[in-house]
Amino acid sequence: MRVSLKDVAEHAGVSIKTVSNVVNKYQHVTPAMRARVQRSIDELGYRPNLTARHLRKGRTGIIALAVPELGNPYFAELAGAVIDAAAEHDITVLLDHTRGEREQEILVSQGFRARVIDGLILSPLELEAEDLRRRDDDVPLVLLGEREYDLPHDHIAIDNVAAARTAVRHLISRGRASIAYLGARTDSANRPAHLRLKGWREELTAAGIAAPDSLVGPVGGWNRWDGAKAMARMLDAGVRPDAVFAYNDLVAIGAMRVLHERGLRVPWDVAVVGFDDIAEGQFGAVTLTTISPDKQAIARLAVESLLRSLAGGAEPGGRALTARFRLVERESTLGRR
Amino acid sequence: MRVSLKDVAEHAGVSIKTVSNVVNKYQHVTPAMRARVQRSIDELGYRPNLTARHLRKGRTGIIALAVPELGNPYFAELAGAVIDAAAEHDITVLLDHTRGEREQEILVSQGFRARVIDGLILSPLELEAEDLRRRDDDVPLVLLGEREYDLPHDHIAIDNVAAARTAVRHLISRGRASIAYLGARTDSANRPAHLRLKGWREELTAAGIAAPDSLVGPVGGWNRWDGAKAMARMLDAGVRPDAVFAYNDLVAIGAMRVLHERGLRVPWDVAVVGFDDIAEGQFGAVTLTTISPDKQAIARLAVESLLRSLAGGAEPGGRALTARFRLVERESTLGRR
DNA sequence: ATGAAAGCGCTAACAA
DNA sequence: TTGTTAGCGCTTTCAT
Repeated sequence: MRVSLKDVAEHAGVSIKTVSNVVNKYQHVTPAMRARVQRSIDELGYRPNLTARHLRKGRTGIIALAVPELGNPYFAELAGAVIDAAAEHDITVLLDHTRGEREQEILVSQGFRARVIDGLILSPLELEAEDLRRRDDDVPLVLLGEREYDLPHDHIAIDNVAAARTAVRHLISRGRASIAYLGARTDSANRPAHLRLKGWREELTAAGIAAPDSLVGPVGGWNRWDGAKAMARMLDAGVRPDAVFAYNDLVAIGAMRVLHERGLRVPWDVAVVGFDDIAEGQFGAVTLTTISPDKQAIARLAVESLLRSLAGGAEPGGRALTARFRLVERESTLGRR
Repeated sequence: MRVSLKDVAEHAGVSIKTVSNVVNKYQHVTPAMRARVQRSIDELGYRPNLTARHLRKGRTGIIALAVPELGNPYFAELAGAVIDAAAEHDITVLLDHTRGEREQEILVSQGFRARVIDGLILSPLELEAEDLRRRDDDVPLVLLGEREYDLPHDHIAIDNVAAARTAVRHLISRGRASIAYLGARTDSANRPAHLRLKGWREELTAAGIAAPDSLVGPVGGWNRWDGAKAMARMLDAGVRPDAVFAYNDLVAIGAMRVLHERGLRVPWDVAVVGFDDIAEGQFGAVTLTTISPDKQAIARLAVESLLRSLAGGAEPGGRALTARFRLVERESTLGRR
């Protein structure tokens, strides 16, 4: 069995409390005593039992991060950022993925997957406001991403509409006139992709360019294959845009593959802009212009927001925190000035 | 404050033990009593405190997975697989990354980042056997990946030498004669990439093809940029292979980008084989032929191995468990039959 | 079938 | 400055 405070205390011939004081770096311990206890600690190889400490303190020092899919580099990179941000506060991160399924998201939000956490950062896709309203878990929750709920939980995102408009504006400035949006979800107005679609429409309208439905490509998901299928479907329908703004980089990459297969050259025939700035976009035959959200900022805001809830305890939250983004220009929108 | 067993017991007018029996689905409880207690549980919204349960049982139900970099899709995908495999056993996964730094790997192996775990799955890069030998942590440890240590910890990997030979054999069968290896680490013979380098050399030798050092490209890391730099360096040195076997897909993708920039066409001028089978390799202008390790199997073996150590307690382990791999042929090695 | 009570390892209030 | 003790919420003998 592992050595406990008691073992150390006996070994050093002092009380448990004294050992605890040394372990917790309590100020008022004589150097001699500290040294003596420390020797016993080293000798016995004592390591504090965090479970016990946490039971006592009511905190575990663990937060959970639940994202749709770790296979999506954006979320993987974001997870890395959250782990780092949490580490700065001596907090460890328990990672979970929901596959973007509503059921899974509900389970996670209820804490059924991990009931040992101080707080939860959730990036929902399908979750509905009612699911959250029904939630009877007192664990602080912070929401991430494009979905917006009118609920007492802090929410962190970039300004998706503004970002989408920036992307579309960039395409317009490059002389593109027929700009498609790839990644709409038609099933619900409240779904993600909604805001980016809105930004696309707004910017086109502002520029006096038509935004017909034929240029809106629906997808079944937000992975490379979905992007490929959506692009193929649009081309098969006889629609031939000279630019594509994709919901995210993965969709953009899938679309670029199909364009390549059809002999359409990026950026000459079709310019492409993605969203997320995943590392993958910096490589390939054609590097990808994209909207780059400040992932570090998002991670930091999320962790700090959670910490705030933990400390404050009382106030409900419900703040909307915004991280910055920028447009990163690469090869996929070069040329054809 | 949260409701505890005691609250429920008082509310239902029974003893704590009875409530505990109901919560834990103990057999010998009268249906009437069960219903009565259940009603109180529902009414008060009781949720068991896992920390307390774990303190009592000595287990937390959490294992940690530490990989070098979540930004590497291979590890992200593997992490997803581990989370799923663990979920089947009602175990949650705490994720950590080490950046492949020895110091971080030591810390993690010592459990300094997360001292609430039942077991640890570690994918080391720089960690040395002595670091592990010095480790004074009784938490079961399972090792993942190419590094091999002669230590009492289970180790899970694919047969890296055989996999590398398969890749090289494939290139030879495609008529390639000057096959480079990209991703050597020259600093130590024990480092990862060693086995794959060995397989490259063995297969070439077996086929009666020279394996000069000029065809071995050293890298500083195993990301896309490292691959790009290594490829550029080799070409700058006047070496012009007609095939490249890369340490992993990321290195291969970086190399392909440089080949593209230099006007060398893949696969016509240079064929490329990667390692890991990350989703990214299925897209891009040229899809990537690669060695595909069975990630699900690796994850399952790792989790089960850990569970075994937890149950058995006693026996030291030290088993070498091997998962399968297969060659996935894509465009990067097509043509030039 | 149900209850009483000890104790997992730790922290914190209080005492000395 | 150091020691004593109660108790965090739970499981688990041992009684009843």
